Amino acid sequence: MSKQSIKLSVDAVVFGYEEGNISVLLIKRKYDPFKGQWAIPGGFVENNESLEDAVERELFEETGIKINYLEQLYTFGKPNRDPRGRVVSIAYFGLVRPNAFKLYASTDAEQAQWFNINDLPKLSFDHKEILKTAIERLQGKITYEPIGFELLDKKFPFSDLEKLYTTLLGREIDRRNFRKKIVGLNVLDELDEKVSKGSGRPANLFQFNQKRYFQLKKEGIIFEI
Amino acid sequence: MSKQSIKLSVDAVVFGYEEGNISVLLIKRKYDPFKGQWAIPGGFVENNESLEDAVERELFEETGIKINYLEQLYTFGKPNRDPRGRVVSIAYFGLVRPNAFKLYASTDAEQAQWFNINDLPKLSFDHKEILKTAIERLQGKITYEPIGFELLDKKFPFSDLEKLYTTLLGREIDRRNFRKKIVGLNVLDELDEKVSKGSGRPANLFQFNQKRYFQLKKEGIIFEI
DNA sequence: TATATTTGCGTATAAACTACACATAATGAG
DNA sequence: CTCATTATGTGTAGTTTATACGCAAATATA
Repeated sequence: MSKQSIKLSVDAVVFGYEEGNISVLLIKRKYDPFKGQWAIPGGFVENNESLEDAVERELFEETGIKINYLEQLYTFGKPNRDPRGRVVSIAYFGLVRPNAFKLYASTDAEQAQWFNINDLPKLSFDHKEILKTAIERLQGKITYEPIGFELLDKKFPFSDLEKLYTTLLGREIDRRNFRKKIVGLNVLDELDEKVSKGSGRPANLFQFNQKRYFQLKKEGIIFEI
Repeated sequence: MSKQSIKLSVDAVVFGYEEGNISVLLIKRKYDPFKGQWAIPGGFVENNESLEDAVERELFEETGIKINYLEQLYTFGKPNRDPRGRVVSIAYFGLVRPNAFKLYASTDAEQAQWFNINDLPKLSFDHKEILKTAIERLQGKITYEPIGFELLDKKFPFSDLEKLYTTLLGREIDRRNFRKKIVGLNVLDELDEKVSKGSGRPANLFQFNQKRYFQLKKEGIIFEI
């Protein structure tokens, strides 16, 4: 075999959820190729770091945010996906609350910004395809795994969880049945606190029971809403 | 950044099913490292071939079998998984009927052989971990996707499908309910042919209705047995 | 010809899901 | 202060889906 000259990079698709909006974190590229265009944060893997370390490092360098859990999404390796030569990229994805982070662009990025997933700019490389894959995974995920912990405040009214699901699923769900189902899963602790946002009856606050929540996630519970 | 010196390889976890046995295709390594030990077929990606082409080529070179569909499984990239230096490997997996192929070892492989997944030899590299991931994926898959087309003869009695599922799931299932469920999915065409193997009432033969079968697979139908 | 073996089918019960409406606790306008 | 408005919180009946279970039919073999 002739000498292999393939470069390896990682990309981080980070989804944010806030009050009925799903957004994704993009950076504006500082250098060519695609200088000035928007892209998914990412970069080359260093020789002695794990893939997970690489993606967390690149994400931090380019956007200033640190995520403790990024899940491997897919590896993209078409021969001509990067004009600089053969680059194979391992994409990861994660979920956060955007308001919990302050963005700071730095290395390789001129700017970092949240974009609503229904209002995306033109993307560099094959990042449109990567994003599409990530969105499909996200939508698939919520049908077989409980989701929420990563995307809601620590304490939240039930309506927040409901809104999260209607947003992610893109359709209405029955409020009463949804509540029964979630309560039945036993992943929520009801607190002795109420919150009132504007008019209407004040809502009880809930929080995730971490132990049971992560256990259920690990089991990959089937969870058809 | 200092120059990246990471090599990229692909591995193919190929599962076979035959009469109540699940097996996996392994090769005996011809060269160091791990010379003489068993390993999952695979090898380095060439500069201008896609990842899919690479994995199909390597599988063919080392075992003589050609598979038209290998699904990407996971990318393994721990810094010290290969004693030769940093090698990141993209693992794929596929399903076949072993009796439909004749094995021929060649490049890099001294021998290719099917192993029952309950009776595996010591494996090279981190291939034990790769195989574990593949088995988990396989077991997860059958709960939300119809499986069978790739693993059964073109025409088969219903009991073959049932046995396939009990084997893959590792537990008994109710014969009558299973049949009702599968028939309800509408993926099988009942043929006007019977087969008799040994004693007992001869069984009607079925075949998959390809169009509907692949449509259901694409939809990722939830399919709790 | 009787026995063993495998296929093919139906029904009753339990569990899960779906649809649906009204009382309660607050805010805000007049 | 009162009434209209808004959001929360809960129960039940009807339907669908899943589970449990037994017996007759068609062949091979002793």
